[in-house]
Amino acid sequence: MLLLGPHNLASSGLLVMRMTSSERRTGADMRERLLDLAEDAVLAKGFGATSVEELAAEAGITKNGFFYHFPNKNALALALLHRYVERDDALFDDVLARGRELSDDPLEAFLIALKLLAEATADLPEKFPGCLVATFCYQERLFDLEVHALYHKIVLDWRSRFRSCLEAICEHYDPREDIDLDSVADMISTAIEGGMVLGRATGDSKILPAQIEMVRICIRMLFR
Amino acid sequence: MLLLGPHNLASSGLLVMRMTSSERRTGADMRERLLDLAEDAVLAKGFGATSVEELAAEAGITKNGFFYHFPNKNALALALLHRYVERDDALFDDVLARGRELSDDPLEAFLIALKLLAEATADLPEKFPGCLVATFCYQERLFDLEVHALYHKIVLDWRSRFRSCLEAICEHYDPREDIDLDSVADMISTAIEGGMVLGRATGDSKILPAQIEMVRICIRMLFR
DNA sequence: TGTACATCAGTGAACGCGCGTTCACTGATGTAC
DNA sequence: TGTACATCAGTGAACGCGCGTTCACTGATGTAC
Repeated sequence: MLLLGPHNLASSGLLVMRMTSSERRTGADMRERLLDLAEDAVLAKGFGATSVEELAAEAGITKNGFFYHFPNKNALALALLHRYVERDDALFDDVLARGRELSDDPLEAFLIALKLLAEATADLPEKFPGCLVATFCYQERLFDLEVHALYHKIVLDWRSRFRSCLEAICEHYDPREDIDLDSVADMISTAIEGGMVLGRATGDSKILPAQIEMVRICIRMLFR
Repeated sequence: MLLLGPHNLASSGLLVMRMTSSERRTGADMRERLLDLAEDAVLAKGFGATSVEELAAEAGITKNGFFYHFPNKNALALALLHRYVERDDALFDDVLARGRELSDDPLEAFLIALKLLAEATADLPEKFPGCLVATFCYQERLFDLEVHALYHKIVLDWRSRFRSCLEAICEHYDPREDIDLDSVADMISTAIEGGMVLGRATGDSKILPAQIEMVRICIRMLFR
């Protein structure tokens, strides 16, 4: 569930620029650049409407240069998703670890992590963050089984990640309502995915952080 | 926010079949049929990857027959969205009215409406319901200003619809937490949009109703 | 009732362009001996 | 240090196909008088 898109690692533009002038530009740089361009384009127009030719042109190589880096267009989709989930995992690991640093209580730690997540989405330089999993599953027909399996797994990983936090909370607190822990875990993913759709549709970048804040309030009410 | 897709009004397939054999088939029928086919295709592949030719072929006319019904492809997008919001409004009007019929208390009425909504999404014949607003705003570059303005308005209408229910509730109940009513209203849209993304990504049709049930629980906790 | 005309719901052919993919080739750099 | 070869990161031309859109035309039905 994204959040930072291609911009969070100070990659893309600037980094590549710097390398062309002084250091050597490797194949991995160009590949990364193609992925950056592809991610932006896919989130703005969809995978079907994003052409190999256009990505190559923007990267400054010919269309056939693209096929040196990816055997075909589906491989691009897979690579995009792999890179996406890595960054996403890193962000979640980050805020959850920070939460645990700041409180020994599992509930407080989780509430802090959600706060940090909301703040991270509020500070994004881009106006409309989007999630590759969301676009991809609204264009399922375009992809092969490997891609389907990957984004399926990604969503279940989100669930189990948040669920393990909730289980730790349950050892100290009884939930006020009779709830299914998987559904509570899914609420976080839902808030992010749904908040992104509403944010994009309205052009209001405050909706996503506000929705994350709402799940935070709900979880606090549920356990405290 | 969708829910029923092209299937809820017993339109598409069966109705058209019946008409070709006994009654007259009018232009409006074919137009509706094209919209049904387009909605399914767009939710499965995206707008950019859905071709006019393919829709016409599936409807049994030539590609140029399509252009009799729609001046161009963008007009198709607009018509899809207009039809969608009408059905969607009808569904929300329905469950909210039914809730008010079953209870005089605004909170109870709203909780009943959310329950009905969750049940309606659980009973869908299709496995993976999707929302046109969600696909469209993940492919914004493909559409003109008129389409952008429409889905922008749709989301704000959802908000004001739910907000007016919440305001009625606030006259009788004090919320337990200090919350922004717009954000609470957006939670319902968020749960539906997010629940659909998770449901589609995992292939689990129980996620969407479960997420609607979760907002219901949260709103109950908040006011009761 | 007959006829002229209008409208509806399309057909058929053609347009220029862009698509993903394949092929044979290349010039710069790295490595072995 | 020189040279042969390998690898990397592409280029350039060509492929067949499908795309959205336009044009002139048509056959069935509806309407006016």
